[in-house]
Amino acid sequence: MELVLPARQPFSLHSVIHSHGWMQLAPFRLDEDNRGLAHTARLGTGKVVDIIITAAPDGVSVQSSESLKESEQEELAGMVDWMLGLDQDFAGFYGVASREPRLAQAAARAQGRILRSPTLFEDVVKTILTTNTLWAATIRMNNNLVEQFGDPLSTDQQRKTFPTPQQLASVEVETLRAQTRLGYRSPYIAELARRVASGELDLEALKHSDLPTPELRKRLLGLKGVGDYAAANLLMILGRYDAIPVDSWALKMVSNEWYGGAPVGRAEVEAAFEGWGEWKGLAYWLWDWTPVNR
DNA sequence: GGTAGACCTGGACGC
DNA sequence: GCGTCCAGGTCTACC
Repeated sequence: MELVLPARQPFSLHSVIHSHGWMQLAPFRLDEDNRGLAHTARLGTGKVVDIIITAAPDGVSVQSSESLKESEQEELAGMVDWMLGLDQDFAGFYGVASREPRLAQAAARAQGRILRSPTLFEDVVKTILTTNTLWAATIRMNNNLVEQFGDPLSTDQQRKTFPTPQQLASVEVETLRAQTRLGYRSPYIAELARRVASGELDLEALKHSDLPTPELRKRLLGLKGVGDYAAANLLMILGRYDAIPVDSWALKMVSNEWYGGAPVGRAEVEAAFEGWGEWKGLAYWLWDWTPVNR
C-alpha cells in the first residue's frame, strides 16, 4: 500500500537522505533501485513493516510491505513525518546563508533537514555508538544490535527492526558486550534501555519539548555516554541548531579553513561559527569545506 | 572548572 | 601469526 505525504517547500528527499551517515545505519538502507530510502519499522501494534520512501510531487511517497489499518497508516505517516522533518521551516536560515558563499547552495539544495530515526531512543543509542570509534565500527556495532535483538520482517528474516528499549533492557550487560562488541558502551546502552523501558525516562517527550536549548542539553548530558559532542549531535537531530558537535573532524576542518592547519581546540570551532547565533550548528553542518586558494 | 588517565575495539604496521 | 601502536569521545578521580 502507498501513502503520499506533503512536505513544506523547498524539500529534497536526496538532501535528507544524505544529510549525515544515518542512512548507512540499519535498519535504514538505500532502496535497491537507488530511488529512495528504505527502512524496517515496528508499529505500536507490534507489526513489522518494510517501507520504501521515494520522492513525489511536493513531498514523498511511502510504500509499505504490509496492508495497514487506518490507525496504523496514521502512525506510519507520523513516523515518516518525524524521520524526514517534512514540516520543518528553514526560511530564516536560508535568508542569512544566502550572504555566505560557503552556504550559498543550501536553499537551492533544500538542505537543513537531518535524517532521524523513528524514536529518539534509537538516535541516542546510535549517537553513543559514534563516539570514540571509527565510522566502520559504528556501522558494525549498530548492525550487531539490529541483527541480534531486532524483530524480523515476516516475509524476509534478513530485514529486522532496531531493538526496542524493552528488548535491550532484558539483555544482560555481558551478553550485550559479547554479542555486539559495544565495549565499554555496553553498560551505557543497557542503563539507557532499562530507564526508558521502566518509564523512569521519557526520551520521546523531548522530541517536541519546549525546554530552552541549554536545559535540553543538560537533560541529554545526564545520559551516561552522552558528552558534549553527542549532546550537540542530538540537539541538531531535535532541530536545535545553536550547538556544534565538535569532534576530531570538526577540529581538522576548522584548522584547515582558518588556522593554516595549526592545531585548534573546541574554543576555535565555537568562535568560527559564533556569528551564526541560533543557526551556528547548521552553518557548521552545511559548510562547504572544499579547499580554496586564499 | 580544568586536566590526566582509563575505557574498548579493530585496523595498521613491524617483526 | 603475534605484539604494539593508534584513533575515536566520555567518564571519573583528582587538583
